[in-house]
Amino acid sequence: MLKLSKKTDYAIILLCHLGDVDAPVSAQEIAGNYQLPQPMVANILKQLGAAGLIQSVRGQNGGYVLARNAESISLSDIISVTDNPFNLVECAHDEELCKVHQCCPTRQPLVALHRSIQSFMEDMTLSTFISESYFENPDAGRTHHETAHLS
Amino acid sequence: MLKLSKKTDYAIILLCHLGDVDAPVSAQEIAGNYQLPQPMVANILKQLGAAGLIQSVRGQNGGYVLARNAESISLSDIISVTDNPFNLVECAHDEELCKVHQCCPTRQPLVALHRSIQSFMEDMTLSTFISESYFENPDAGRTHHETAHLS
DNA sequence: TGAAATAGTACCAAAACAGTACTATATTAT
DNA sequence: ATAATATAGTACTGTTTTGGTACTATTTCA
Repeated sequence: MLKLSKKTDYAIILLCHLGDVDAPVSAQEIAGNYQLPQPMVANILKQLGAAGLIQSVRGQNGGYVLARNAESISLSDIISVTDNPFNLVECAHDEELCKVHQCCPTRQPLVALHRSIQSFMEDMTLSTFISESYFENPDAGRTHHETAHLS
Repeated sequence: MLKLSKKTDYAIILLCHLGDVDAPVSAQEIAGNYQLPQPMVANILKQLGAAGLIQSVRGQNGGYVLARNAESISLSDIISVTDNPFNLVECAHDEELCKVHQCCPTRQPLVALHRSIQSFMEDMTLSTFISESYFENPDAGRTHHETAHLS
């Protein structure tokens, strides 16, 4: 199904939270804050840490902070960690995976769609999420992104 | 996993084929032509028929033809039949589904992304696929394709 | 030393996916 | 008439993915 996984969904929430705070934030704190399952949150944070999107501080009073600034963490980066790297169709990244690319009626337009979505997800960064969040700024962003174009 | 299902992939191929031919084409014929599993093809055609995208002709020499012209069948239509209607995030259609919608930092920008992809998929019609594949494969009179395996 | 935190896995149940099978019905060629 | 070929409808199954849990080890600080 063409749907964001819960892991990705959660990851964006976690990262947005970290982007709003300076001190390290623990898995427990975030899970409690958004009423998400704590072990799930912990695992996602571990993955994000292993991927280098966030930095961990171990020990009591430890937690996580963003490893880079929010502008440089794209939705594409996040999805690559929590799902696999985005691939609308397998042959989008390697034409040779499609043994019949000479006569495949779907490849050309689907790869075009793939690239459009991909570039949109690269442009959409954590700071996009933070600045457009309903809680922070109820009316921001809507027109900006509806006028943004996939092509 | 943010990927097209095989059913959708197959459906596009089937519909493209029907868009190229006037006489009814049987499930067996298409399955043989693209070397796709016949029961799978048959089931997808049944679904597409039930959804009104194609019309069936029963009995010997029967098969399927497009129910509408290729310009009016969008990728969005197809996905709605073979997957569920596109929903990047659940709350895109119903805000109440989001248990943290009061302070959800993801809804606004994700819904914007959803709408962009949605409108792109509505603009991409069967005739887009057919004309672009013709561009890549001008040998339109062919009667045999190798196995297609996009997603 | 103990509490609180991350690190790294391994595990499990439920859902979705990909594909098959079976019965019933309609049409047509012979 | 009837056999052959086709769709209609639906139920079934094995495999993979998803969503979530659990456990052990390690680090840090009070």
